[in-house]
Amino acid sequence: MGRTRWLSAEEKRAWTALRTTYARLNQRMDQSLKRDAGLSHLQYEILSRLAAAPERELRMAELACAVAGSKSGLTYQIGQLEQAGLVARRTCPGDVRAVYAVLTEEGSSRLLRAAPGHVALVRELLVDVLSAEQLRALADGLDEANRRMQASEDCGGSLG
Amino acid sequence: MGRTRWLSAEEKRAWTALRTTYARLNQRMDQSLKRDAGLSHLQYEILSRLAAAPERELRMAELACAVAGSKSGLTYQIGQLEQAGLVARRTCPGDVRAVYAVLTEEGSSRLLRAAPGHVALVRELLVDVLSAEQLRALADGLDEANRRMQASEDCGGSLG
DNA sequence: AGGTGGCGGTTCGAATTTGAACTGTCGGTA
DNA sequence: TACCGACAGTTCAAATTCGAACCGCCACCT
Repeated sequence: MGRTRWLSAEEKRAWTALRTTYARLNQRMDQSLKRDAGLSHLQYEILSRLAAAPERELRMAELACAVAGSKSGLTYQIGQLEQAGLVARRTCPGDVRAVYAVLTEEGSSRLLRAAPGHVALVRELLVDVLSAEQLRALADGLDEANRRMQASEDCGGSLG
Repeated sequence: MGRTRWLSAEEKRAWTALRTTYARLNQRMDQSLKRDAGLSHLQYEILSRLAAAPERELRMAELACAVAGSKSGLTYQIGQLEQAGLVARRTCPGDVRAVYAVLTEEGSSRLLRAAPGHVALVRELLVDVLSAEQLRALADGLDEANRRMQASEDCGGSLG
């Protein structure tokens, strides 16, 4: 291994912007969602994924992979959402080990209630701030980075 | 307020990519840093900020603003770093309330030790994955979003 | 001087997150 | 059939994070 290739000013700026901007965005979303709908940003995200899934249900592992938290963290959050009646657990007939999280009717309506405000904030703080080219470059670049990370770990390993 | 302007597929892709990619990146950095240098990603970031600051010191509030955590969270982390001998607290002669966090010699050498591996990972997972244009678009766009958020809260308020 | 509002940090308890066992089950193999 | 390693989720304790309440102190105003 050769000498370290340090980051150029531009590269450092990109990386720093990614970190701090995401952190701030996340914080704002979290506050807004909690205030308006009583959901954390993570919970909103979980409900959102479920709503988009066929049958409105996903395996725990898929969900954990999608939101990129730890397995035990997801168990906790699904527990919370289940207590709140927004999600139900269902076991798979074919494989006793598997557990599906299913979006309930109440979960669905809560999501619908929260969505407009959340989307408006995403627009205000991010989407409408970027030019079309910036938006596409961001989507393309980060998607690619994401794909590579998934490929190199197959969404297992660090998620356990 | 009119009807909600939902996100287009492209917009949703950008936002989702930002969230999941950042989450994954953060997770990887964290693991790598903990394994190689016994530092969390956040701690690395704090040390890094201090190293770049004049006199290698910053006010608690500045630091909290920079890393975008809560005030109490920073108090905790500086406590940890202080116990580890990587950072020292110093009070300001002019204003007794103010506290400076100062990078110690040991903190500096620990940072130097951790940096090459960390930078290599930032390159591998992000910087070297993006084209020059993507990198610049990302830096410009997110910087702008970040500036606007700071402007609208002046880095106080939600940080307390 | 005396009073008052706000700032800078810390403390506290509650909520969340993590990683390392652990449980029960599946799939392939002898 | 009986076994063995791997897998899906959960449980548990420890670490981190958050928000709200708090403390002392500064700046300003009278």
